[in-house]
Amino acid sequence: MKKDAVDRLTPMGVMVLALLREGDMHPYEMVRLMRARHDDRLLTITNGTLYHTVSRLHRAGLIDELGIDREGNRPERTTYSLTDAGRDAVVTWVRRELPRVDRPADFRIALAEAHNLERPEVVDLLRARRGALVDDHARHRDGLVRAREKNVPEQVLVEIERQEALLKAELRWLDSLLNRLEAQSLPWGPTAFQNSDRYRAQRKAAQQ
Amino acid sequence: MKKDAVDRLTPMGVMVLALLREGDMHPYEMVRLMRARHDDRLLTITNGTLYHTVSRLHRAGLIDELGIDREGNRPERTTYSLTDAGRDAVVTWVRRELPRVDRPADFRIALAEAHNLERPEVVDLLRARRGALVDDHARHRDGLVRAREKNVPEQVLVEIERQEALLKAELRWLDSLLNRLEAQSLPWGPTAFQNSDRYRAQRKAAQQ
DNA sequence: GGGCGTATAGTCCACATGGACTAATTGAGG
DNA sequence: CCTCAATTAGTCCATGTGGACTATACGCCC
Repeated sequence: MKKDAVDRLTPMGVMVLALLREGDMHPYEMVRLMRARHDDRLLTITNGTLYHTVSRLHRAGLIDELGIDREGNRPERTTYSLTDAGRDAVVTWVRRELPRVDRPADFRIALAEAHNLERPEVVDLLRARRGALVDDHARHRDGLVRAREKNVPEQVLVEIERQEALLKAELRWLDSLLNRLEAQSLPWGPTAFQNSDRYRAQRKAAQQ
Repeated sequence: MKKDAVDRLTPMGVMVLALLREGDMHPYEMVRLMRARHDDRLLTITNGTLYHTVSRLHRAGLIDELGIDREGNRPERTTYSLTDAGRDAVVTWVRRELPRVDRPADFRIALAEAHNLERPEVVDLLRARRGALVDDHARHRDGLVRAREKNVPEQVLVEIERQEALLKAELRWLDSLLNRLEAQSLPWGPTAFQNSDRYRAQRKAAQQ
């Protein structure tokens, strides 16, 4: 059972695919867009990783090379576009990562790209996450209880107590998000996103 | 200005150094101890990374090779011990990472190893962190405000709202921890930790 | 007592990361 | 009008990561 392309997707890979859903792009434009959108809150943006990632996605057949063009004596720009497999890969990855409670870093990416899925599916996935969070919380609680019974020094448990506090906060946030999603008070979905004039304007500004 | 050993420390490197503060050990015993203590909550424990990390620490002069011994026809075991530089490196690293609000993963390690520092210093470092968290929170808030002014679609802001919720929760947790530390209601410090019979017992069980 | 799974202790390698580097071009200041 | 900094677009390489693999020994079940 060979690991398929989606399993090998790194956070940067997902971001690249997600960007290409907005239109064909060359790598440098991706960097500018990500910087403009402060995506460096979610992952570290470095040339090395980006260009390497793009070439991996290409080898995996998730993106196509549209053509190399150059202006004057500037370095060449290779423009890429999504393949069908690439378009699927993003949503498959988000479907897998959105309910997971390990890998907090990946979840942030998945959440940021969750607008690529339709509302009902996101609601389902987040409900699954809610369940996982509750389980995790239960495990934490009796992990703490048993640790105290065994006289594990309290200083070691401090990190676990923090984790529990954050977990509770996430549960509260998640419930409020689910409410807004189900009440339709929050616009959602790929089309709503693509139609946002803000994003169209930002992309135009990022091209020259 | 060459990057020194502390800058190159990875989370796994810090864990290894911290373990060696409890006594000399061979790598495999480290794995067992970390597994027994559920340190895989903090980082992924794999043989490849561990052994590579140990040899890096050795090259950097942070640990010494005590000797290779073997029993019967079993694989050899190389036992390591901390050098003075290595002992310093842990606390230097914790001092640097404890106040930082970027790199959440590193912070969890730093917090888990903060008992290697004395109480007053930890209080200072966590106060600094508190300040950084407050700043971060302020930046988040007006980042959100300006994004809404610019009509950035609400679905994109969901991740930022989550981050803000977690940040508030961390602030509350941190305040309660600081209280307990200052009220001396929480035992603290390297000696308190080393004297814990729970930990001595666990180490003994991990040896054979 | 023969086989089979797991524990012991570690090596090896493919791939991912991120910092350093290149090289031309535009813009802004004195 | 000349220079210096920043921008544009991308390459290269040292280091780090984690999964796969090796090989012996012990336990235990039938």
